[in-house]
Amino acid sequence: MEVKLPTFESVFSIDCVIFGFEAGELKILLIERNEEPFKDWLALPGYIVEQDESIDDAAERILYELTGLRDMHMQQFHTFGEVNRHPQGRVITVAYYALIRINGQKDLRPITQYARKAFWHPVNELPKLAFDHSEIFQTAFNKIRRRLNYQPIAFELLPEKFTLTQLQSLYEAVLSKKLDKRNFRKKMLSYGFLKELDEKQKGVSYRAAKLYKFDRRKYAKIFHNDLNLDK
Amino acid sequence: MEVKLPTFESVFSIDCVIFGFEAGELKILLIERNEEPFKDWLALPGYIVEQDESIDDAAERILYELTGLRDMHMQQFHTFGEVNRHPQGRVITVAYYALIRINGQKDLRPITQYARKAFWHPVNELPKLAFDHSEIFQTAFNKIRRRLNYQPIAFELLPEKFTLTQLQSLYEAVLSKKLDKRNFRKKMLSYGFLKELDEKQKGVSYRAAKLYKFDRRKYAKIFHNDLNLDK
DNA sequence: ATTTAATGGTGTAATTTTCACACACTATCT
DNA sequence: AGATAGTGTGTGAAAATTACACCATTAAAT
Repeated sequence: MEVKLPTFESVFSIDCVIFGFEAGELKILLIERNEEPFKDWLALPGYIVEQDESIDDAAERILYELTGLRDMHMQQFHTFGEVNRHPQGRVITVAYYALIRINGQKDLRPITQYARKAFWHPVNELPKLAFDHSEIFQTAFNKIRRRLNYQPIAFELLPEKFTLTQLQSLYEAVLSKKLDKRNFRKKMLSYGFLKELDEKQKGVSYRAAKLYKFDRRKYAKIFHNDLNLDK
Repeated sequence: MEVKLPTFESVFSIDCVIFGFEAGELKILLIERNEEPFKDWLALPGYIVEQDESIDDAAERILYELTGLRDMHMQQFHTFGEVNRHPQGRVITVAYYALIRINGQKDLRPITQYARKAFWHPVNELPKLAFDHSEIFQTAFNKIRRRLNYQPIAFELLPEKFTLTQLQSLYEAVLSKKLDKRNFRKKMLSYGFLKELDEKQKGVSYRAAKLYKFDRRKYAKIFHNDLNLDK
């Protein structure tokens, strides 16, 4: 492939903000860096894009190499391009987020030596992160808080079968405010995209709650038709 | 500055989708290319980011060089990173949009030879554009249609003083649907961020309408407080 | 002076959505 | 048998949304 374009030595990278929900708390995935700069700091999983991969593919690969997680279906949300973001040169970073079920994915094992380990950390009380990663996290968090209200992202964080109380506590954690139980249930059920199962919760020492599933087909029928323009 | 990062020859560029509103139609700014590839094609204004400028600064500079427009306050909205977007090599592009008042900015004069000319074109009936610019446009258009409902972007497209009918026809053009006049007015005025002026429209051959101004301070007071999370 | 064409400007009732609010039921544990 | 902890349900008030039609004003044309 002939390259005739004016260029400068530039580096593209990807950073990933991976949200999970566990024990009533919203968490994100962090790595402990094993390389300079910011050696030993905590950081978002991120690395450099290769020449022959799209940025979407790069995001999947990089997340896998740093955490062992695959096929996370990430969404690009912002690109950070200030001149002095990186102490060693000009780096422009496309940031992605994903929402995943923590319980389904227990083994976090970095494949490269670049990360010493990967682990979940609650989004409240986050420490200072390497580079401008605190800002990147904050931008991601704002995005998903907005999107929670008009996109079915909550269900990506919950197990496939969940109770309405779990769903509500997820909303409360993300929005950081209390919601009314009766109104919440009424509204969620009124949408018609939750499928009530015959099963109940197990292993709880109190009355077991009904389990529900998110019905993606019905959701698409109800909302994707009118392109979501109205709400 | 020492550069120790692994790199590959990569190119960053910016493309701009500049919306304007004129004669009841939504338009965007296109250039006629004067260079290969896609010589003589219509394209979005766009060019390559320099090493010592942030991507936001680059967007302002590039738009200026290709169209003569300055200080447009653009918003980044998506980054396009497929491997084969550009026939001459790997190019990753951060796309920006802006909404501007066409009438205030009549003189479109490309500064560089790279664009033969720049002009406004209605968004309906757009021709095929160079590169993947049709897709970039479509993504931008979808974004602003969503945002129209929860951000005060309409006022950036109108002259400083405008009538409610102009405002409504802008909404109708962007959303491509008819709205009810009474309900529209009632709702807009109920927000409380439109300031009624003592002036009236001039030079029309029918009853002159009252002019209004968008009051940014009041808007901020009303909406920015609660971070816009609810709507 | 009158007519015409074009747009400005206004109110009400029905419907839907949102919000606030409290208690009885069920399963388990001791 | 009682304590505990969470499940599950309904109603009324207030607010927001929707549907809907006519007269007023102005400049231009006759």
